[in-house]
Amino acid sequence: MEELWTSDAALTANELRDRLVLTGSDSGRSPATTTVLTVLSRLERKGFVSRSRDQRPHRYRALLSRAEHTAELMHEVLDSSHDRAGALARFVGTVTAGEAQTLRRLLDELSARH
Amino acid sequence: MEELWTSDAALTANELRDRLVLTGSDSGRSPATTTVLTVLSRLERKGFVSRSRDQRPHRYRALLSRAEHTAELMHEVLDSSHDRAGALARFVGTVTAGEAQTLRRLLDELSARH
DNA sequence: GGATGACTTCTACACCTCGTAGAAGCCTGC
DNA sequence: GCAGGCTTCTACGAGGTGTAGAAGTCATCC
Repeated sequence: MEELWTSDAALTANELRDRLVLTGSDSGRSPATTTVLTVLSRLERKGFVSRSRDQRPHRYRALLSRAEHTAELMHEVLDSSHDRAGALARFVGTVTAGEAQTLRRLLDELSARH
Repeated sequence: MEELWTSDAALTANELRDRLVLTGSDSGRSPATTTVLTVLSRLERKGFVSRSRDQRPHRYRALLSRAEHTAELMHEVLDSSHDRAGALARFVGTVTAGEAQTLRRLLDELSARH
């Protein structure tokens, strides 16, 4: 469902439908336009998507990029923990060496920006 | 549902039930034992809980601590991203100063252990 | 100024998970 | 052998998600 946002920027329902391909038994066909609209409405209700109602073929845009959304989810998970520090420790303890490197660099940049 | 693991170590269904208190409209009563068992069975099926079937009142134990579980979830979220570095960057960019501190310390400990 | 066709909303269904629990089956000690 | 506790089976309602048909709206073209 969220995978609609591999293609970023504001799209109409039909443009989006053409970009989508159903997986599974139904070979490679696209979903019905109404399906896309239903999903978009639900996403809008949940605040994941904005829609411009002024132009007639409404245009939809993701409010958060995929990366931002992922980060958001990670924070939610972390917030649901009663032991943030403990959870963070477990998390850091299981990242790959490369990712530890990335984290270190990010933290350095963060403090460089104050 | 997961909150069963505030009380850690192996418990029987009834011990667990006594530790639980329903929230919401039904004042402070405990759920039925069968409810607890159903939930435990489902958790076992999903691999979150182990059960010792040899003793008769079966005993259940969490396979992961709460913190480990949270870290696990964070990794899953991160893995679902197609841009791990980007997601990590957004994540780090929005932690509190204190948490940045914690992260730095954790990374230092990590590299100290090689 | 009404018809046509595109676009949107409404409604719906099937399936899943989760919280809850009654009913029925099983096992062990007396 | 059976009573009572323990476990499994079955079930229901609520809420989320993927899917889409039917019905409504709206601008445009003749």
